[in-house]
Amino acid sequence: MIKVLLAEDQGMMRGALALLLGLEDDIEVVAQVSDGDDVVPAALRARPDVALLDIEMPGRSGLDAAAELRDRLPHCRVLILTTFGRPGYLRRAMEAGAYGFLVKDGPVEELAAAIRRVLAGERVIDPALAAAALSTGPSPLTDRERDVLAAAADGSTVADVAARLHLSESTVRNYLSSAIGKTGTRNRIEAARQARHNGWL
Amino acid sequence: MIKVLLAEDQGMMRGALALLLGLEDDIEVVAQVSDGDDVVPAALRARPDVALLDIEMPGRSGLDAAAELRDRLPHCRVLILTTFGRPGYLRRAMEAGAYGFLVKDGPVEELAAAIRRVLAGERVIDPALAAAALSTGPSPLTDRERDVLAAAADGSTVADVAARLHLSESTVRNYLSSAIGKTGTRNRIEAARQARHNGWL
DNA sequence: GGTTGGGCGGGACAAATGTCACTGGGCGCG
DNA sequence: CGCGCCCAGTGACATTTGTCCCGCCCAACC
Repeated sequence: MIKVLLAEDQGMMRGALALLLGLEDDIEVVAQVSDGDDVVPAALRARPDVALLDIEMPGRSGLDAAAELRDRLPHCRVLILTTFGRPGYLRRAMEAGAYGFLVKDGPVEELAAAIRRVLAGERVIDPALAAAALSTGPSPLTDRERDVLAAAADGSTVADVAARLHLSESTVRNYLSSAIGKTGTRNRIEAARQARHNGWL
Repeated sequence: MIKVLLAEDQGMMRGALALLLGLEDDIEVVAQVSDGDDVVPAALRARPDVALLDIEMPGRSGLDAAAELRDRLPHCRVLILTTFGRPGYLRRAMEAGAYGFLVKDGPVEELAAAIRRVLAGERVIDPALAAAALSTGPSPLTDRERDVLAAAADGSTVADVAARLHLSESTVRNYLSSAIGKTGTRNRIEAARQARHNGWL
């Protein structure tokens, strides 16, 4: 019996997946959480063989949770399941020690199959997505550029960002300018969109 | 047997829901589509009793599809199922003749129950959401303000928007300014976020 | 028939934004 | 050690953006 932990914030999706996986006779959902911060505690309690993690969740992201799981529960295989096949997400998932990366676009049948393959030690990655991740390359943004861009993406002014990050306004402007340059865009909005699209935020 | 049409672009979600509804012994999924433009043709072919529509889809939105379904297939009850409980979405769903409005956050059990209740002529709406929709009020934006804001939301410059909408730059600026004023925000980015959050776009 | 309100545009102006050049400090690396 | 890179900041500057005037046309409505 394969013990699975399911982390997904959308109630209906989580319920449906749990029900679905429960129908497989070699799979058992031993824990369900809807918050990224609950992943590790729940895993320590339930000791799953496979952790199925969404990336976008309240609390910490599935990627962060994956990294912590690798350290705290090494035998547990992590399978990332996400809405967005962003190149940077895949890259970060691999760096966090994930064994598989599925997008929610695919057919449901893939899911149980992926769980079995991951448990067998195989890596499960959409080839097209892997190619995109390699061709896009790693993020060209430095840590601070990423921070500043992320902080400015919601419509905050330069002054807001400067205050939030304890930087001077000039510095913030410089980082934004350089991020805009590196993303090949024309302003902070496009830069943020681009970075988000590539999973660089 | 209740015949259901399922419109949802995310493959895994659609598959899971279809499987789930298929388990109910009085429900049968007679059509599945992943594109908003396919809803009406599929409905005309399959003649469902209930149409379960996502809002955000490729092609036309679930709200537009709902409006057309009401005209073309009046006996078919529309149930909107969406990720985002935006007040404006609910309002527009009601105007489009929907009988129910569910958010994907809720438990799966709600779904089958909602389908049966909608078919019985009941309205299914989350009370908290209804209250929010009423307290937020209808969109204060005029049609043009909405168009301009939507066109500017992706990082386009004023010149871009003016060219795309065949307006002068002054006009675009004026509309943006007035949209910013009406949303009580400080710039176009916040205005767009706010409008999107309320379902005004 | 007059008034109102929306669509459309112009001009002027202050503020925010993006760019550039230049200065340092720290840190890793050949 | 020198070199490059990232971090942090400064000052100046052109451009863009947001605001507040103003005007005209047209349709709806009292």
